[in-house]
Amino acid sequence: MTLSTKESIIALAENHIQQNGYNAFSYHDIARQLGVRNAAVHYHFPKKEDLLMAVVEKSERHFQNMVETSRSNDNTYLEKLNRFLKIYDDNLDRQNRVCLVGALATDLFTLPTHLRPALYRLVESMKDWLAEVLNEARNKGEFMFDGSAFDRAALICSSMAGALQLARVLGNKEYEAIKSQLIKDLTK
Amino acid sequence: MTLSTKESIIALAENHIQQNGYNAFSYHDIARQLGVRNAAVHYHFPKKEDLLMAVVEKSERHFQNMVETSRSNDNTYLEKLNRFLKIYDDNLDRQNRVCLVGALATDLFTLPTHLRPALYRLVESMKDWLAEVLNEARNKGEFMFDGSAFDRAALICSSMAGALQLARVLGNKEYEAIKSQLIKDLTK
DNA sequence: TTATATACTTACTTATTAGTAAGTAAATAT
DNA sequence: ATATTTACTTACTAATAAGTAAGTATATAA
Repeated sequence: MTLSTKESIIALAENHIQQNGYNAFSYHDIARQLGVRNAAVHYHFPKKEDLLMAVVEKSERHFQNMVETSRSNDNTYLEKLNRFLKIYDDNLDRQNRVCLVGALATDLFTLPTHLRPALYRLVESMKDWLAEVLNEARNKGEFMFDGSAFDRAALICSSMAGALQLARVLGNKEYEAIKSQLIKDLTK
Repeated sequence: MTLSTKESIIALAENHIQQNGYNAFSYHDIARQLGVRNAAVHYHFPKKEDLLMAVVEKSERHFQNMVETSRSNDNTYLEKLNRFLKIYDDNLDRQNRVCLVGALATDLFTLPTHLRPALYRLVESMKDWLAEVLNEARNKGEFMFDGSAFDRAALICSSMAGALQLARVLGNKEYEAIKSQLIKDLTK
């Protein structure tokens, strides 16, 4: 699985954004890590916002891949939930990355406005999928919770985003504690 | 309540950090808003990290004030909880600021390392106070929840931090939904 | 074989950044 | 009355930022 230069640039940018935010990396950083010159990055992504859009689109594809994998592999709703939460686990494991949505939400007002619809679509699709899982799981008696499935999905998304951030300050044990509380609230 | 130049600088920096992050504002931005020159800001805070430290310290004082006010005014644990949550409400009302901890956690690895202990102290003191409230409330039968009060406190802190971020993308209704789910989980 | 598209390079511009040095006017202390 | 501290100013530096223009080597297409 060797990446093209273009794919490598996207992967490096994604990493920078989730490590330090959109405003804390430069084309020079990417170029240095890749062993090319500044202008090579501009060749593939003329403006920084083009690169950002590519990162968001990659994340959309990544999430849709998870959805497909879950559809064809997971039998229980807990398995589906855990596959969703694994996205956050993977970020934690990769040097305490925060989730893309959390990182970009903090920087949101500094981003070109035409990026917001893409980010909105990403968050909505995550929330919608999770709400559907929660709703069906409750109907089948596998999960239990009060209130709407959409609100519960929003709570889980925001808790996990916040947990990755809190883990940076208080340590990874805090992340595990939050995650297990969330699951406990659904299954007990 | 007219602020000194120094206090104004701190307030403006706090606002910038919670609006756009630490790496998206400059001394020039502050100076322009204040109607002074760049070097005037450096006079009060020689390095940017000095200004950041002052912002964190202000937040520590602000939280301690809330604790004192709560101690002498709130009779129920729900009142204490709501006073805590009001900190987040106030950020939402101020042009969708995210919480300071959430903003700085995202930028954490770009900050001077000596700032981390101060941030750690702030988060710990918030979590500890909230855990104590939750624990006593559960002992008195006012709240109900599973697991340790510390883990539940961590969940609430991360959920609220995440809720402010999600609200930027999905709208403020989402924030209210998340918050009421959190309260419902404690009181039902 | 020749033309063209791809994937870069070197070299540059313009803007912005944090930070400093030296000067000044006004308030305060001696 | 004089000295000193406070709160700035102007004027600057060195570094870094995004972005562009023009050139080049290689692969591909006509």
